[in-house]
Amino acid sequence: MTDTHHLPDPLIRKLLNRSSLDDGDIAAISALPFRKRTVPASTYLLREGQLPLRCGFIVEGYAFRQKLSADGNRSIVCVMVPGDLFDVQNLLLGQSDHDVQALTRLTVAEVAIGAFRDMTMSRPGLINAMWTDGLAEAAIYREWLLNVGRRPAPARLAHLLCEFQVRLRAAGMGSDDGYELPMTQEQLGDTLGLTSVHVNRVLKTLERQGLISRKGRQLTVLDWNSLQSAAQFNPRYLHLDRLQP
Amino acid sequence: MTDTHHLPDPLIRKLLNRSSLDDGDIAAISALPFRKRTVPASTYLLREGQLPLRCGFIVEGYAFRQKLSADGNRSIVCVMVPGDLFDVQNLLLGQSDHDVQALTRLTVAEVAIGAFRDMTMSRPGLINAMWTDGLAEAAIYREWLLNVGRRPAPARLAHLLCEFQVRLRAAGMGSDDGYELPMTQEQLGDTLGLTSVHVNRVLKTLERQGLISRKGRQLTVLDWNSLQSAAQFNPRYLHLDRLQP
DNA sequence: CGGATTATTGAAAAGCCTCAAGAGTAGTGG
DNA sequence: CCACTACTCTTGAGGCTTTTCAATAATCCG
Repeated sequence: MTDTHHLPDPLIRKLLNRSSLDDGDIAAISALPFRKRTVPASTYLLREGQLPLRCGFIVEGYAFRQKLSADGNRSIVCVMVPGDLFDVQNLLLGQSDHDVQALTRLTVAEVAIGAFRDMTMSRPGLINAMWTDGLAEAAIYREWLLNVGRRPAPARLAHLLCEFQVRLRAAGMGSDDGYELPMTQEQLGDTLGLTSVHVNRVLKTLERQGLISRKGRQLTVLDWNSLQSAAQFNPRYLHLDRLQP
Repeated sequence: MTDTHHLPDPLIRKLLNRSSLDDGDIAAISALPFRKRTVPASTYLLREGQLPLRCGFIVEGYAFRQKLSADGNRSIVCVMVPGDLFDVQNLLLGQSDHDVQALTRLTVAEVAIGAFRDMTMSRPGLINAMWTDGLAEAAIYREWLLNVGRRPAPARLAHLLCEFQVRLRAAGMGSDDGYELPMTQEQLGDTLGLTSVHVNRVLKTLERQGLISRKGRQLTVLDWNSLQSAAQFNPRYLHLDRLQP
C-alpha cells in the first residue's frame, strides 16, 4: 500500500477498517476521476425519490440520512463520518427511500455512476469491501432498532454517545476521552425517537451522575466504564475487530 | 430461465424480485450442494457471537432476527420470508451481532460457506443480486427506525400490517385482502417497541375502526386505503418496483 | 382432555411529551 | 466591534400515551 495522499484516502481508510485490499484495489480506487466539492451544513446531497447519477463519499465533515413521515416527523436513521459512501445503495436500488443531508460544513468526492460501476465489476476485492461496509451499516441499524425500541431514554442517549466515541476514533477524529458532539439536541432527539426537551433533561442527568461533562458541544467522557454500562454498550455490532482486537 | 423445480427456487424468485439473473447465474445457484432441513418453531438458526460455517436461505416458513439487551429486553429487528438469505452477512462480517430464530416450523437450505463464496466470486451477477437484496433489507431497517421512533402506536402497528401484506404477496403467500398473521402479539410488540398488552388494545382499535378484522391469527384487511393512510404507508422503501410498477 | 401458551381486560403508575417562556450562543451586517 | 437576529439550550407545569401489574378467558398442541 502506498503512502501518498490521493483523493480517496478517507475511503480507503474506511474500507481497510473491515476488509483487506490489495495494491490493485487501492490503485483502482485512486484512479477514479473523483471530483471534490464543499457544501455548507444542511445541504441536501440526495433527496427521497431521486435517481442519483453520481456516487460519492465523505472526505471531511459529517452527514446523516433522514426519513420524514407523512405528518412531518423526522427520523435520523444514520450518521456518517469521513470515508463513508453515502449513496451506493442507489446504484443498485434506484430511487432513494430517504434524504442524505450535510450535518456540518462538508467536503465530498463524487464520481459518475458508470465509472464507479465499471470499477466494482472489475475488482471483486472492492465489491466485497463495499458490500461488507453496507453490511456493517445494517448492523448499526439493527442496534439502533433495539436502542430506540427497547431502551429507556437515559440508556438510549448514553448508547449513542458511546457509539460516537468509538466510531469517531475509528475515523481518526476526537480523542480518547471525548469529542465534539456533532449534533444539536433536536437532532439527537430525532435520532433517538425523543424530543429535544427530553434529550436536554437526560443529558443533565448523565452529567449529574458524573458520567460526562459538557462545555458547549464539547463532550468529555468522565467515566467510560459507567457510561458503557449505563448504555449496555457492547461494540461488537460495529464490527471493528480489526481495529480493536 | 428454466421452469424446472430445483431446490433454490424460492431464492431465485426472491433475487429476481429486484435483480436480473442470466441463465448462467441461475445454473450456478442450482448447482450448489444445498442441504435441506426442517426445524420446529423457535429453533435458533444462528446465535449472537457465533461464527457460522454455512450459508442458508428460507425454503418454507418464516424466521426473524432478534437482539437482546443486557437487561433481557428483546427487539425483533427483521422478519424473513421464503427466499431470504438469513446469514450472508456473517460470510463477510464474521461473528454475528444478533440471533436468527424460526418463527414457524421452518425449512431451510444450507450450503458450506466455501462453496457459496466461490460461487459469488465467479458470478458478478449473483454478487450484485445478493448485495441488492442486502441493501433492500437495510431500507426496511430505515423505515422501521422511523416507525418505531416517530409514529404513535396505532400508525406503527398499521404500518407493520401493511408491510406484511405487500411482502407476503411478493413472496407468493397470503391473498390480496389478507393473510395469516405470522406472529404472536408479544412478538409484534417486540417488533414495534410496544408491550403485548398495548398491541392487543391497538389491534382492537383498528378493528373497531373497520380497517381490519381477525379470526384467530387470520387477518383480513377490510379497507386497504384507510389502513395505508392510517399507517402513512408508502411501499417505495420495499424497492419492489419490478413487481408493482 | 390437560397443560401451557396466548389473548383480553381493568386500574393505577410512570415516562415522556406538549406548551411556554427565558437565557445563552453564534453568525451577520452595519 | 457591536448590535441584531435566529437558533439553540434550559427549565417548569401539566397532560397523555404507554407501561406495569394482575387476573381471567381463550386457544393451541400433543
